[in-house]
Amino acid sequence: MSLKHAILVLLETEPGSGYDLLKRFKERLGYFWNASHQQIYLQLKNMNQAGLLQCEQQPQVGKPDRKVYKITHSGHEALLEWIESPAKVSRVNDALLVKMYAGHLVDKHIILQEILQHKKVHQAMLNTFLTLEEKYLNMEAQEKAGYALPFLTLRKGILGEQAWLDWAVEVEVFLT
Amino acid sequence: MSLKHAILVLLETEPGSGYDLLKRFKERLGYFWNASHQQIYLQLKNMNQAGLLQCEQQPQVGKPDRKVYKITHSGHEALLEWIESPAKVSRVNDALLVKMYAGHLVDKHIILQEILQHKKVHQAMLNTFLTLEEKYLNMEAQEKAGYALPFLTLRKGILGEQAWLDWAVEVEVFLT
DNA sequence: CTCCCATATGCAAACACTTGCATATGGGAG
DNA sequence: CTCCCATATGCAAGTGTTTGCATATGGGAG
Repeated sequence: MSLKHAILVLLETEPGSGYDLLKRFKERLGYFWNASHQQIYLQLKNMNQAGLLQCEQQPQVGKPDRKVYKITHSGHEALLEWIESPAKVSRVNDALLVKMYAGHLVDKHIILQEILQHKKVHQAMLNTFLTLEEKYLNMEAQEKAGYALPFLTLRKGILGEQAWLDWAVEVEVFLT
Repeated sequence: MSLKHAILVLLETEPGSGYDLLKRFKERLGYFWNASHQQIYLQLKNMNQAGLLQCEQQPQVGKPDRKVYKITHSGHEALLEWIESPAKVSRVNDALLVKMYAGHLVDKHIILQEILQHKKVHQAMLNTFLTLEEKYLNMEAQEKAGYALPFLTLRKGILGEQAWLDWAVEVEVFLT
């Protein structure tokens, strides 16, 4: 039930269309919340019907109308209520580890190759995060203060990816 | 589509009932794959129909019959095919981080309290993993060799939880 | 001139997962 | 004596997510 709340978070600071949200998910919540455009558009429709959002249609030429959503009072209340009520510890479902568990069934180079592929992705994410971190650390004190909490989520991404890469080293040592 | 494959992994070494699998999930794959009993029973039924598993009914007194499933040749092939084909990088959907991102909307003690609650769970998991690690490290060389790959998945759990707890320290420093 | 990408939205079907309910017994704690 | 836990299985309804399809234009690369 949290895509709804993630959307409320992203619309809380400024209104936006489904497409805008798609970009904001990639840029801001990408590491800890994933959403496809189909999911977002459907959710926006439902949330509009439920009165959490308001929609303003902006006609455009040659393209479908841009539907700009903004959060309503009711939406804001729902967001606060959600933040204040406890969340479950997020569960992990990681197919790669299931494979590794049963890796004895295949040649170990198959597992190693897959680890190396995944490592590339994790290394790329870490690099993105480190760039963002540097940007934050170079901000002036006042601007910095406004991004303190997003920065903490970025730190989660950095520590998580570093742990992943440390683990990959252990795996490589064992499999080569 | 991986619950199916996780079940194949757990049945590959020895047959078992739905209830057995539930326990095996908790003991062995718990950190990286979660499954409820409803999901497992349904999946076993479907996989039996699809010919990946064979079922033998053991009558019992006072309890429902135990249905013991074992992997078929076709199931074994499906498992190998899955292990050999690349898996996507698993996506993270972490509500706690979405909350933290928007934490400025509420009193910071609310966020801090929630972090402390989650920390308990992660600390408990880490302790469980460290106990299992010690058990592994005390095994004799021969037995050790047989558990090398499961041990690597355990290491993933340990490094992951340690990173989580390191992050929690940063959050606490900031929020107090 | 064509192909791909960004912009911009959406439906429908299938698959996956959660939540609530339902049944039935034996054993231990309080 | 009652309540909870472990054993043992399952259906049904709802919620959430993925995958495939559909449309339409402008701009840049080759």
